[in-house]
Amino acid sequence: YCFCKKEAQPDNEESPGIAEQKRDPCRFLTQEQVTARFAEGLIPVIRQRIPNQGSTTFVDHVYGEITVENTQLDDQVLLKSDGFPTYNFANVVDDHLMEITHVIRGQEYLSSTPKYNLLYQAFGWQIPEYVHLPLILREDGAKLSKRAGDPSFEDLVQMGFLPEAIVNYVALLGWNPGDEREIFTMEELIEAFDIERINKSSAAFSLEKLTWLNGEHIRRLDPQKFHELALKYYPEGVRHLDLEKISRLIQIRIERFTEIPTMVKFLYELPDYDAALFENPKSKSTLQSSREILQEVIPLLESMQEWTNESLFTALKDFAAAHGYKIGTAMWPIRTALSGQFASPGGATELADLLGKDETLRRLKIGLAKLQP
RNA sequence: GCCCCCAUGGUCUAGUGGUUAGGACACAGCCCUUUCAAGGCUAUAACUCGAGUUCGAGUCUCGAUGGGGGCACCA
Repeated sequence: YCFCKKEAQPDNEESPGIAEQKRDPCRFLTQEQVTARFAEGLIPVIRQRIPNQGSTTFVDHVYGEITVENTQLDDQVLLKSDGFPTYNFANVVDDHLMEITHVIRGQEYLSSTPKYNLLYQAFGWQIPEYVHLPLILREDGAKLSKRAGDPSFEDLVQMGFLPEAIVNYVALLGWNPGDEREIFTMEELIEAFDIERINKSSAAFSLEKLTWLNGEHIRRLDPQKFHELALKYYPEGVRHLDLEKISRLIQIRIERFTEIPTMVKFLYELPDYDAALFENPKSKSTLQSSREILQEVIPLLESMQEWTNESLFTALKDFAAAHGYKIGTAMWPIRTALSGQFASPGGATELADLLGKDETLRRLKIGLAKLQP
């Protein structure tokens, strides 16, 4: 029993209260003294008496042998004055009752594990095996915590990450398979994972690398599966188009599902772009070449019977060859006029196929108009 | 303040006494290419410091420094 007053919360700065509280002043109260205090109407807590000497040692599967001097341990409260057990006490009892054999938890519990063990010993219970895991830090080195606004697993899913990619990434934080593989399916991870290869130092969480890994997982997705997952990200404006075709085009280009809406926006809303976009040194495109090409290509496309990616590509390739253009030079103004963007998911003919003949011709004419002197 | 843990490029890591210190992300360049991605190639970049032990230390020992965590009638 301990009848001491509740200690005031330790001050933020120096907190001498901690050191002084190690040993409970009430630990040697006699039966009479206890009875007397009850008679005064005092309400006690129950503390565990920790030996004043010796040390407590245990072996962790990751960190090896850990020893803490008993003098470092508080006479910890087991039952609070309201009669409820403390977390630590309840935890030990609960784990024992549930016949827990292995405790796997964060490294922050490493130095308090001895006091759990002392409790197990006091009850004569079997001490479980311990596996303490290195902590995950933020990139600035601070501890990752939801209170500080760091994302949870669910948040990451919300942000467009695949659960298996998140698990894959986190597994790599403090563990490696011993070879140079990094990308794992759940099954492969289960197969390869081994507690023995967990390392001891904490790791910084890199959203950048998770993003890359997520992209790898997305690309490896079965196209049909990808399409199903992508479906809910497609905005209303794009739903009249062939969504499966769009899915095939964007699967290899996105790293997060949340990129989809902005990536496909141009399909239903042609951006207001500048004619300068038609100039591109890499494809040897100039304003003039672009104008000439659009002028000739529009009637050519108007006469097309079969409107598919393949037929369009063949026709345009022949067109380029006939006029002495590089394919890139011929395609650039078309792609640009169709997307209104410097970059797009899919090339000229893929976009034409997707948009359909009418919309393609409409956009090409808009582009040509921008190029008229 | 006391105690515990950790320490290889900016980040994640391989490495268990002898290596040109390997890989990945990011960055830069090149190739490929109907744009962008993806893919391929190349480049830049690391053993925290100081003493030992040893013929020889990233690797073993000790110390320092740095970082993280824990020290509640909270869970």
